[in-house]
Amino acid sequence: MGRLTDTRDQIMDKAAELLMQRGFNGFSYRDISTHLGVKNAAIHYHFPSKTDLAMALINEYQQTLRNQTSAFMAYGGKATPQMEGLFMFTESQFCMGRCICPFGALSVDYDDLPPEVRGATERFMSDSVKWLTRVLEVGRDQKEFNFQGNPSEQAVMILATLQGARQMARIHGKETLDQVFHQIRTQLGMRTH
Amino acid sequence: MGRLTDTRDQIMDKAAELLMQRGFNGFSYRDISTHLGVKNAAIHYHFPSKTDLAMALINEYQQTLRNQTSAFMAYGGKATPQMEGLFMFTESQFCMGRCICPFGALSVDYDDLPPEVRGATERFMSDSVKWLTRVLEVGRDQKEFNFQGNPSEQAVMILATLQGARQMARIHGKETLDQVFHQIRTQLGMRTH
DNA sequence: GTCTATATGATGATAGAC
DNA sequence: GTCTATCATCATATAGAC
Repeated sequence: MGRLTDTRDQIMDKAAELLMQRGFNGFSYRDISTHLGVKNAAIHYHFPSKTDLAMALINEYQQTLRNQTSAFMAYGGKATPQMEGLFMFTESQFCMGRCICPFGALSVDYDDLPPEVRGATERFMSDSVKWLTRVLEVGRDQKEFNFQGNPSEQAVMILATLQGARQMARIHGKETLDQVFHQIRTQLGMRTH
Repeated sequence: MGRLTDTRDQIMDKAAELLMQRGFNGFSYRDISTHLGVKNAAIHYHFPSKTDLAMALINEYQQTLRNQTSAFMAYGGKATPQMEGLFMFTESQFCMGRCICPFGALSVDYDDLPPEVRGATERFMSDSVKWLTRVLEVGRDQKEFNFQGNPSEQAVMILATLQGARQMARIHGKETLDQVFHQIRTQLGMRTH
């Protein structure tokens, strides 16, 4: 399954980590190759250009998102576990050293990104907003949530908040994340048990 | 005043723009020097190392923040204009092409920053949180705002939201900013007239 | 203050041997 | 698939002339 047997998977894994730690222009092929104990050219064999690597990373994120949310998007279910899952995912990524949300990393380097990477980033973000909008709609319909304003705007705001919070947490510590989760729960009228 | 007469000021101005467009590691002395029509070494005369440049930029941001908020911090006043001023500032910066909040830019490159720059970033962010916390406290006391939870957490959340929103807006357009402003006003119980 | 010239090292990328 | 070797380009930074 996710055994990271071959070099390609190991490259993807390390590249994902580096992207979330230093941004797209903040890491090099050398960072990856020395970590794997191989040479520069070996990375280029699997991903001829850095653009190829970026595309593979973004496509993987999108696939993961779709796998994890497709059941909810198709058949619905409880909204609360979806929100709490998002919080848990955000926190666990942060604690793994994957501090910066990929959107955040890519948006800072946006000027330097090749057009195809920009397009993929945009689609990935659209998917995320659609999923969270659906979660908020379902949650409100089922009286799990109680918030003002429209679900789509609320979804955009929550994603923006989490993206910013991950960055602030890097500077001011993990408590920032917990504070923000708590505040979002309050504003959605979620029971904090 | 702000006439940008000498080279030093022009360097600072362009560097601020580049920082907010491409992040700290996303621009070089060459980008600045060619824009000013001078040579590489001229920039190094004014700012021997890039660390010096970063420190000057952050100190300038902090000074600006303090100048613009000191009256409120000392004597109080209406909270609503402070919040609306923050929104207007955020939007005008974005429209000037200064897409990314300096915090956001610096937090992505955090691993590469020299310790003194990290410290300055941290202090700058603390100042911002303190100011906004005060605004929220005053706003709630004077019945301008009506929100749940504690002002300090709310302040952290709003700053995180604006930081994330600026980055998302770069990818999904300025409407993102407007949506987020609207949502924050709603959650603070501000009259949207 | 700004210039020319240069040092030093990292970067993304390629050609060709094994 | 991975290696050695190499490339052109760019980065930050410095020395010394004007």
